[in-house]
Amino acid sequence: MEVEQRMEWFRDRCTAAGLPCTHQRQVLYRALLEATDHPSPEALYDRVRREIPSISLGTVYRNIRTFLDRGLIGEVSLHHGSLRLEANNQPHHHFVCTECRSMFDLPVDALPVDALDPIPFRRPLPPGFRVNRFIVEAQGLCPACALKKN
Amino acid sequence: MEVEQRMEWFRDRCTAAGLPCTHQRQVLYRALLEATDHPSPEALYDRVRREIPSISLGTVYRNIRTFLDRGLIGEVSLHHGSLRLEANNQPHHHFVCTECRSMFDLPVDALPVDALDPIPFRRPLPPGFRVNRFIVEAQGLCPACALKKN
DNA sequence: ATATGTGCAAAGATTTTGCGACCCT
DNA sequence: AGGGTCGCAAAATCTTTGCACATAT
Repeated sequence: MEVEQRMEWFRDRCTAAGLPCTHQRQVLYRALLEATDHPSPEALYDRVRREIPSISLGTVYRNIRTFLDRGLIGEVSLHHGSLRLEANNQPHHHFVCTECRSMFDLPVDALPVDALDPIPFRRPLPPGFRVNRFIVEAQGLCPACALKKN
Repeated sequence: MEVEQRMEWFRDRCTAAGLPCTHQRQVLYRALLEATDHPSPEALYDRVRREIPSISLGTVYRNIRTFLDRGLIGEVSLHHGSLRLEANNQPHHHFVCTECRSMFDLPVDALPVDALDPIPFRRPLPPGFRVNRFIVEAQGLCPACALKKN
């Protein structure tokens, strides 16, 4: 089973990193593997609690951070921390620095993809979805962070 | 001046919406217009306080919400509220519902844009930037929200 | 004049952290 | 046995909200 293979990979990565492979960590990771949506820490807590009723929210947060820091899981948005605003109401794309999380607008014509011109789907979306626009986010390093990392 | 035109547009929109065009609101909006980054509420507060030292953080937040709700400004990420996680470490794209903010993975081959194959820039980025990958976010309505809105 | 906004401070929500007991290796 | 983790609760952050006074139209 796919999930079991990835659990094994997870255990190997823990061992390699010197992380004790606790029951809580394994249940947390499996819950994330099996999630089809993109759960918040609270949602993950609810799911994991069905299996470990005594687990604490603190443990969930602590392990999420551990997993994120070691690249075992990913966060969908790089800007969950606080609201980020813009007055620019023209369709445009963004560059986001994965290091310092700074953001810059990309000139509208920087990419051959216009937020107003739908990108054609190669496969139809499941029925019921309605797509209004496409936002492209270029992720990388800003000049300051690129220098620091050589 | 471009900024002055947009300030006029802003004042018109306020009047049309029956929103008193207070000094605080104008200074806030102008600060957003003049920002080249994408400031957080706190960062905006710092800038605005240089002009209105007595302004309160509560007013900043309250007006940000007012502006957002009326579409006068935009938020860069739809997921500032809480962390959203995924164990899927394959490059892929996302569908995000602008209404309920639910998220779904798009099949890797749904779009003719591969996160690993760089989208060619039509214009070069300013020097110093290093781009590692492109994430496409399809924004729209999920089936449940599409139904509610007809 | 009246409805709405503002400043202040308290409450709510989300995330992190200190501490003693406990578990993995 | 020993270092790291867990559960608990308190603290730190980020955002919203109630209230009395001030402001915009």
